[in-house]
Amino acid sequence: MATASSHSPDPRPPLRERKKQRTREALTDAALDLFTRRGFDGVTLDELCDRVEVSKRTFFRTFASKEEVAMAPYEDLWRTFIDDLELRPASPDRPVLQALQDSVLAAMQTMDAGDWAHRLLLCTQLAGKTPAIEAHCLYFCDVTVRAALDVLHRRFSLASHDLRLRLALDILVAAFHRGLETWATRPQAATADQLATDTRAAFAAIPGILTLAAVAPADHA
Amino acid sequence: MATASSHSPDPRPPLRERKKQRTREALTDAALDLFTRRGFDGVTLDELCDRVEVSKRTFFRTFASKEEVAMAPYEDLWRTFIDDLELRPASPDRPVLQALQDSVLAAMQTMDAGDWAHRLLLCTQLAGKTPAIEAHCLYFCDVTVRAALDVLHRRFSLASHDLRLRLALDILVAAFHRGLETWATRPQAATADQLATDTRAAFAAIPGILTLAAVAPADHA
DNA sequence: CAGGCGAATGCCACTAAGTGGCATCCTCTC
DNA sequence: GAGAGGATGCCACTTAGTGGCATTCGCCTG
Repeated sequence: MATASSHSPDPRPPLRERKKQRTREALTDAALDLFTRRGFDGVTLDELCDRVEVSKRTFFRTFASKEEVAMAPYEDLWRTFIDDLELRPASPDRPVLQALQDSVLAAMQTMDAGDWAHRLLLCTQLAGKTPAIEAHCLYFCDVTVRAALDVLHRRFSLASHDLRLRLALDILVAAFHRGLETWATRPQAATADQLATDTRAAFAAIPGILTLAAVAPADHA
Repeated sequence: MATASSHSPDPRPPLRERKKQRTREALTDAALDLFTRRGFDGVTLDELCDRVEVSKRTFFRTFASKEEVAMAPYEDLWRTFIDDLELRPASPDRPVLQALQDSVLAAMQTMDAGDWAHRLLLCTQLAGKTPAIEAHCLYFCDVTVRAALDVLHRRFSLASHDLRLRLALDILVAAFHRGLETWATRPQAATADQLATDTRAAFAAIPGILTLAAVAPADHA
């Protein structure tokens, strides 16, 4: 209405796309709210769709499953990560694992708009108490790791069958999950900045896994 | 029949238990067969239950989901792993990750009876081509890792919140999965021995994840 | 501005996983 | 051999997810 005269090019995506996007956001917001208040299993899709005034059929054209809508903010992060990998300048000689950590942190920075951190907090907590969501999340990570492997292979000619590379990606994801866990269970201050800090701390723990040794049982009280 | 006279103590578990066990095995065998031949989604539980002559209600008293029956041989391995952890003598000064690898290999050795390797091969291949099964498998691993963390905490007073310990378990699982993948996609000879070999190779790749560096794009053909 | 094209949506019927309740049957024990 | 209790079967039900088709809505062209 108040925006563009008829002949100036509109920088925004066409209305159809914006509508789809709005539906998508309305669904995730309503889902996070309802799931958080009454539990994932305590809310039916019929109810969610009713709330957003959308048919169930449309829901499944937007999300592949009930789990996916709950993890949308999380999945957005990893999609951004893949995008970052595509564009990141090569840094030979630098350990791949380091570069990957940079990409994760960069992706986090990109997400930092609007209320993303808060939505991520909600879906992290939901995943923590809902096996079905957690399972979906872990599978999504698996797919993402394979996608990343593909990008690395294509852009930096890293052998995609090299076990070390795949394991580096796996440990990257695992460490990020620990960072998320720390962040989400913190009593307060689950800000985007704090998430970056917690993630860095989790990454820093990686080298220690090789040398960590058991204490003899007698060594403690 | 030919086994025990009436007053000698029976070493076998009571009949009721044996029956349950037989149903369980019949279900997994039939499931692996049907799923392998016609795909996970191409077989309904009604059909599976009909084949084994068991009610669907009984199926769900034996397995928690359709996915679980397909991964039973895999899950058995990790349960054995946990048992091994419980009994394994402490080895202070030895890196925890090493000890954990020993436990996995020991568990594999224990499983080596009957046709286990073959069943594991089938369910690994199924997981590879069925997202629902893969997701279930990854979640199961997550639960197993937490259980292992608990044992390590209780037996060796390792701090269960130590990120390094958790990450060591995560990388252990990830590496095992790579070993499994190598083993299951090998053209032939998917034997228990070969699995041990492939698993060891995957474990050996772990230290390399820290130092692996990218090759400059210009460095290749 | 008319009108049509194609994408997105809504509606309806349907399949199949998973659950609760209750009657029945089987195994163990005394 | 009789009773107690666990395991099973059967039935009805909920709900996630899908396919098909009519309808609507944004977009583009004449």
